[in-house]
Amino acid sequence: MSVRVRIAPSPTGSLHIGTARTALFNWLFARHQGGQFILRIEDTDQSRSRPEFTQNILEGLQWLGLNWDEGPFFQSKRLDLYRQAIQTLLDQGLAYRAYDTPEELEAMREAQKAKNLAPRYDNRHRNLTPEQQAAFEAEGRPAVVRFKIEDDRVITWNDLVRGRMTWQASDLGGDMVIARAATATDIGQPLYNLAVVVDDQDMAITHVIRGEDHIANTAKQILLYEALGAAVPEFAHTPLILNTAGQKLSKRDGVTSISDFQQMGFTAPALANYMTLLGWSPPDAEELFTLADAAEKFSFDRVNKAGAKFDWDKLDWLNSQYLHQLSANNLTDSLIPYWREAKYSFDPETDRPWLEQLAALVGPSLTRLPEAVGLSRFFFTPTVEFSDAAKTQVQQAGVAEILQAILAALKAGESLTQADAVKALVTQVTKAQGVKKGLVMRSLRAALMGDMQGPDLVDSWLILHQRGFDQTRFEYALTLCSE
RNA sequence: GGCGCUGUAGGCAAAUCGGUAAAGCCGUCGAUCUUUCAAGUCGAUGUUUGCGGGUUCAACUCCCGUCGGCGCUGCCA
Repeated sequence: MSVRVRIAPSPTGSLHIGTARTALFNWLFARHQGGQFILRIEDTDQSRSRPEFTQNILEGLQWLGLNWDEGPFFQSKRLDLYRQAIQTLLDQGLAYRAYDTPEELEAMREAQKAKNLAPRYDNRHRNLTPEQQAAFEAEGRPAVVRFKIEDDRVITWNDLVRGRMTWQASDLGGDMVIARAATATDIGQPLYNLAVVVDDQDMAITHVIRGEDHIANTAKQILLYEALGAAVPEFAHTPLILNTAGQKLSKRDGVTSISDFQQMGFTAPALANYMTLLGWSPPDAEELFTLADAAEKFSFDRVNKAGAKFDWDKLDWLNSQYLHQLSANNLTDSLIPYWREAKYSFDPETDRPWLEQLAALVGPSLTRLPEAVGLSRFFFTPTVEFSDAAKTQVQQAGVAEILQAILAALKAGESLTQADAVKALVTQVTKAQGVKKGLVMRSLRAALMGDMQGPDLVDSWLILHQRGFDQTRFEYALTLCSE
């Protein structure tokens, strides 16, 4: 039987990195096995689900390159299916209606807590007499549907990541609610655990791959599979992604949704690469890989059991590796939106070659895309602010003469289209002025960039020259020399 | 409180059936290259596998205990 896996996000927020990592492992496993990867939106909780979150989730998965083979399916459109299943359980006596009010349940838990007992439903409405039921109905009390959990059951499964797992049914908290409250003749909104099982069965899911925070649900769900007469799939519980403090990464930690990472200037391949490393290690030592590469090597016996702490340094390093590899062409495409947003003046069409040179110049210094804004700022403007260090440099003895000589050459029509031409000019001026080359270079840097550090000087000059900005900079620098 | 999972250097981690440890990567530090910064290259740095017992010729790997971390414990998913 071919492998069928799914990612089942709930649209109650934007695509969380934990969900995305789960999606990623599902995807990797599916691709490795030549199976199907299915997308299902779990929006049974109508009050918390939002279409814009669904949109965000879909876009995030696509951006990361996690293409799905079927779906998206929406649970909200499959409610009848769940209700049928619930009805069947009811008919078979495997589930029953419970009329407890929230207040009664609360009181029950308080009492248990006071006695230092684990809070659990005490199954008090499991064996109601027809008279008792009628009485509750006459009172107008709504009923939830509870699925019977026999305390003496022991649930075990062979987890693909964790090995043999055992769970005592008595630790599951009593008979579980599978449908929200509704009038006693109706079936209320189906709940998560029930819907998941019905869907996974209906969609013929063979492997349920999800975060370890679902381990307890797995025990409950296995009971439901059995009650519904369905084949129990394989399970794989992946480690959680932890924050620096070692807790499950949550919204409170700030940046956690994929769109946030995208906005911060991480590239999709780098993020995906990093997420793969969170809990999985490649059989070889190669840590830079594409999703396709990882899919070839992926297996659950190399998935770690302990939670993985999120490491910004390593993500940054990985992202920089990807950025450095990018061709000038691709990098330019990625950078144009940022330059635009910074309101730099350029024409993406006619300035294209110039922009690509700039991208190539700035690229090796980038860790995240937005850094290009600051790094390339002064290439877009005729003049530039001088730092104190640059000012001091320009005011050193002999610098004015050097700049004069260069400016004269430029005005004489010196054409700087090649690095060689720039170097030749520098050498020529150095000799003519009888100074050290270092002095010339540092002065040029100060005059052209208004700062003592930055990208390669020769290339920077060539780029500025094309816009005629070198002359304006030299002229301005000369006014500072005598200040 | 209960139940479950988990614990290898600052972080991610490797180490087929127990075989005598910390591969690799990030970080940090240094050197080198260079007109500067970054990148690159080269090198250095960190350990007795949470702790204590036990089994064994041999334990990170098995057993017991203990401590810590996390997760779950909802008419959320």
